[in-house]
Amino acid sequence: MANPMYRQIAEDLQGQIKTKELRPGSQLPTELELRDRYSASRNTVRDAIKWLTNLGLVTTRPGQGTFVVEDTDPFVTTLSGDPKTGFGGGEGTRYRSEVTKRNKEPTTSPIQVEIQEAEPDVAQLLGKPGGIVVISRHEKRFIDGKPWSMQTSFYPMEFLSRGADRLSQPFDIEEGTVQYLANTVGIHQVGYRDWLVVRAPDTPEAIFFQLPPDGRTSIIQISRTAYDGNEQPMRVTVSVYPADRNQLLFEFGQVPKQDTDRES
Amino acid sequence: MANPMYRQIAEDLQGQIKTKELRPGSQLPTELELRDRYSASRNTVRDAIKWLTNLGLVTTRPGQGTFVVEDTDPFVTTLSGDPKTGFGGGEGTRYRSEVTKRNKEPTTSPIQVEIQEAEPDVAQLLGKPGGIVVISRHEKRFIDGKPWSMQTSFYPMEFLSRGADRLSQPFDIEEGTVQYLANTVGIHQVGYRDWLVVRAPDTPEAIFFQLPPDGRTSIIQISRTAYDGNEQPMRVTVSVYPADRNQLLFEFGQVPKQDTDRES
DNA sequence: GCAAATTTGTTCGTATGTATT
DNA sequence: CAATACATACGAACAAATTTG
Repeated sequence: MANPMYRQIAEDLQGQIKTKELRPGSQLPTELELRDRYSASRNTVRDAIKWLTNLGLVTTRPGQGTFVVEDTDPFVTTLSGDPKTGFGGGEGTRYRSEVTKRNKEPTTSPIQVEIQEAEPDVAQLLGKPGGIVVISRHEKRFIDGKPWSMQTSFYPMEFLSRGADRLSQPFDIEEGTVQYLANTVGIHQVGYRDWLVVRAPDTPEAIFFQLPPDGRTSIIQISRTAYDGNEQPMRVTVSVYPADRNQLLFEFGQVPKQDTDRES
Repeated sequence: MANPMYRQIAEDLQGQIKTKELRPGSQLPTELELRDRYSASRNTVRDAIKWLTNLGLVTTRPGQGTFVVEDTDPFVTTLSGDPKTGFGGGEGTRYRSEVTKRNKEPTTSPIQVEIQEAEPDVAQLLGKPGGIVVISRHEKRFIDGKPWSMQTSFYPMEFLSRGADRLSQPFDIEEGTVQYLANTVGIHQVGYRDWLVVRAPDTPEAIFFQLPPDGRTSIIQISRTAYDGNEQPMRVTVSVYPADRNQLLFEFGQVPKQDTDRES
């Protein structure tokens, strides 16, 4: 009896969810019913539900009720690939082929291009701690119309004057930016480093991904710094994924083809 | 006035935290003081504090007060490496060298060895969806005495009878398990796939990592499946890291040496 | 070492607002 | 419009953890 009552109620409900006595998607008894069932006050029942909400087991909908969350089929993204070619770009092609395999409808927003002073983070990764002006190319991604990830790539401004003018145009670069930069600027990507952080969403992210505004759902942020043959950073790509619907794969060396389905 | 009062109070405090008016580590006014300051009830003030707690901005300590969370110096782990050698093992050596670089005191628990039926997840990754008996080697890791990560490696039972008997002994395999398996069983690792999931901690994890029991802090789980030259899985290593104090790096191709310090 | 004061945690009751059916 | 269900807000009392005198 060490636990407070609202925890005991929460644990009881949690057990019913685990044993599927309360199925995913089904509605819990209303707060008033639970109040009678557990001989507690409505506020105490609400504390129990709040606990389960924070654990990500249930969601509440005003005017409707409290529901057991559905298991969402996670989207699996493979982030490695040949460091010298296509996917290193992190834009476009690989993303589409990954998704279509799984019977989903991928779409992307138009590419939004801006010229800006780089954030300190990005400037640091680009090897210019003092600051640097960059071209940023931003893209939003959807699957079956639902927001799935956001990505922004940052390129040094000088790439423009050196001939890579398509970087400043809001259109997809079909052959991949790695290939494009090799052809136009003569800079060849030879490797990259991914830096992975899990953090709370900021407000724009919470809005775009339709996350609950309380920061319960984490964001996986991957900052990919690509390097050329002179060990100089040539691009930083920041991708963010809501952690509740995404899983990531990294492959090294010889690995058999993916058996595309698995469960958690 | 769209926002409820507790949100307005939370936003006001959030602003003070952002501008360092309330410094990291410092104590917020008590609930009673905030109640007077905002002309609200204590419960409403508590709702505001709960909101900030969920955002990870403050923590409450019974009997003491509410405090702005300190920025913790995150531990950065590099998870890639030569797919054929040392670190592929994921045990021991690489971990130590990574940590000592950063002036910390890494320690590990004794290795705990068990023979068990593999969990469905693990069996699936090992290519035996029907189930398989495995040797599991479990290890807990600390930095400066604080819990930092846990890791369990699973090897097919048959490796024992084929000569790799040290797998069943609760001692570090200094030369690395990859090398050891190559020498004893003649199985050579040629690559691996990391599968990354972010999820809520389970109870043992919450206890070991001293996480708040409400599941607010996520766990980063990486399941590494290592493959031999015949495209057969030879090992699965599951590592878990609390997301609030860990960042991960993955490197591909040619990448310059890490500039070991950075900030978020 | 103990008692008092302080501070957060739990639980109840009640009233009213807002979203949905 | 009415009924239902969750959301917000207030007030009150006691419990538990911690610090202070």
